[in-house]
Amino acid sequence: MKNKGKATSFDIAHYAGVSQSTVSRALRNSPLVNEETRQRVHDIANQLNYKVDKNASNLRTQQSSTLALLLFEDPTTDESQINPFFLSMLGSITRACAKEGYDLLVSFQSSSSDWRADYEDSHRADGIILLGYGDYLDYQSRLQQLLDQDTKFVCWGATVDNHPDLTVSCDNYGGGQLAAQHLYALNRTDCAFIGDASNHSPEFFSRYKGFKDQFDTYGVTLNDRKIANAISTEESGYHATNSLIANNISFDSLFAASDLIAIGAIRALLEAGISVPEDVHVVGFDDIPAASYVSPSLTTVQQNTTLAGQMLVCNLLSLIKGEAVESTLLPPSLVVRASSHTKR
Amino acid sequence: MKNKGKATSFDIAHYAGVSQSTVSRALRNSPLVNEETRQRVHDIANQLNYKVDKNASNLRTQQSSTLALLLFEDPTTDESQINPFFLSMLGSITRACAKEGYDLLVSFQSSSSDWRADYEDSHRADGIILLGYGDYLDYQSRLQQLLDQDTKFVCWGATVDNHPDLTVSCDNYGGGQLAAQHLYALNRTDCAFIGDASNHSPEFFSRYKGFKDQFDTYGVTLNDRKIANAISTEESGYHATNSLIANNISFDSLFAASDLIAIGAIRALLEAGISVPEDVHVVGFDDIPAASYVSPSLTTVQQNTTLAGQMLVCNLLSLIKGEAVESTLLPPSLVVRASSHTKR
DNA sequence: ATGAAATGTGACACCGGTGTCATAATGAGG
DNA sequence: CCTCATTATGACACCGGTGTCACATTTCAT
Repeated sequence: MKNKGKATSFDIAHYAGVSQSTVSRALRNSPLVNEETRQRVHDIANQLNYKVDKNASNLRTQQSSTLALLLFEDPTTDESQINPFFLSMLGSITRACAKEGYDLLVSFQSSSSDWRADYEDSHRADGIILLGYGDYLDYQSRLQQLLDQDTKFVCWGATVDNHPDLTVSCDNYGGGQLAAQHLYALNRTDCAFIGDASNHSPEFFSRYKGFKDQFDTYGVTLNDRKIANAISTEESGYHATNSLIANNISFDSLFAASDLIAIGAIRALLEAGISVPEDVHVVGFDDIPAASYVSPSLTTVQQNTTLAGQMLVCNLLSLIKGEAVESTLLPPSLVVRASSHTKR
Repeated sequence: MKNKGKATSFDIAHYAGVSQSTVSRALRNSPLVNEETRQRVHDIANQLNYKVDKNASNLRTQQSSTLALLLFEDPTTDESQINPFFLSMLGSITRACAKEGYDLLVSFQSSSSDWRADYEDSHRADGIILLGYGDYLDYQSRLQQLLDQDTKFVCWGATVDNHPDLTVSCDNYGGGQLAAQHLYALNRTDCAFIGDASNHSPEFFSRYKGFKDQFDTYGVTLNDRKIANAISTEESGYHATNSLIANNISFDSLFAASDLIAIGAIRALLEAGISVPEDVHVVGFDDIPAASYVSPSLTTVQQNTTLAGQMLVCNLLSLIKGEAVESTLLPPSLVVRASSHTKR
């Protein structure tokens, strides 16, 4: 009973005195088998600690009840430091998968060379989730390949033009508007932006666009000189902010394209003797855990990662089932903390 | 060629004019096949974008080239906030797996009910990595079951008594010593400890033990009253520290069992008007990314997650291969930052 | 020339399930 | 009593590879 080799359905059939076919049916609670037999088979299976061999099962049914997650990291980011926002997404995706009875294969795509999108080809996964900052441009030809092969996949992030795939993303434009409304309400209209206002990083661009457009509706035109480019790291935010300061560019508030950038920006400001929030209000984007730890704690535009993970999984499963699915845009919300909270 | 159904080795055999057996051998670069045939088969396989069906392959070879990671979360922790330290581990484990040609199945064990250690039973994974704070006691019977079943697995964290399984862990005791040496060198001997000095959390206890023992060698006996219990969250560290303050317990330095606790402690101290590092030096444990963002930036005992991940994967693979493996203890190192850096 | 060894390939069983079809047993209706 | 529907089960092909064995062909030493 406790042999090295695991028990098979034939073993159960032997003990139960029925055929292997019946065992298979009984274990899957087919209505075709007699209740009494079903019970007996189940009991014996438990006793033998039997588990269905997924390889055999998957081979036969041609599916895997597994999803694959490809996490694209900004190649310039340090190996060990994974963007906390994506980690949060990872957690919620894992949970959503578990809830749906799917397993999750995780792969970090640290460079374009180790492209592991063959999970589906090799029948390891029924579908793929692509997670990363929307700059999938480097991978565009590969994505096209996925489409050609009729591979089921969903992307997180901004929808790029002529990118006909299914995406789930945060309403980055709306998030930018939220930040603008907040700062305007506090009478801070001389704003700097740290991020990437070019279209290289679609998410960042949308956030900036929403921010700028919202101020436009107030009749306030933001000064393009008060933009500094940064990628989503603390380090990068720190340097970008320092360059603004070094160039004597003044501002009474600062909108950062991500929390990591904002945290770096605050460090730069404080070091330069500029107080936050008194001299400069700072607003970030993402609401990573660290946003509430830093001091002053960071006002930020929150993305609902729990919901995002659920939507990604849910949409992907619909896609696999062949149902019609549309890209989803999730509403962000503003979390006000000390970095924009003028004391009175 | 671009049919819905993926190409099989039979298709290749057909086009190449050889038998399916030969195709299988050729694709695995068996020395038995003629070089010219091998090349032809490979070319055709590429052309058809053929990928070996892992289910079939795994079924036949009785292995999966997949490892499973079970991440145990502190049940009291908020759903969305995963301990950054473990996320860092997750990243390095993923990478280590990829390097070894293994896939990684990830599962969060948010409660003991959804125990997913049947990955091996169902042939989904060749081995399992258990990751969590060493308090596997709740799961002890399950672990015993794994051992009984001859399941291959490694644990991260403290080795518990009568726990004969293979573990990889940080030298928590040594890390505690490092912290003590550092504070003693700065003349801070009136230390508080926030964490869990009971044996409930083996890692935390070892850290405290090393810390205390090291001070003993200096002839300094730590006061047991200056200990406050906390689990590894910022919130918990905040409250524990507040309770010390509320009880009028004085100290000139504070050792926290984890960075999250330390960050919460700093918040509590600053709010109480106690300056860090002037009035109180603070030392954490883990070196999570946020440790360098907070202000003052946090002095901490660093665990090398990259190495830890590699060791876990490497040891597990050795175990699977049937090689003799011993539990591994990794040396921590001290990272000095502003929270214990007296300005002069 | 001949037997032995080396080389390359095909036929086929096999991994452990699932799905289909055939068949036996039981019961209802005429 | 016979027919037909219903229920429960077994036999068997099948999923797509891998490993073993047999066999044909060539190479080489005797």
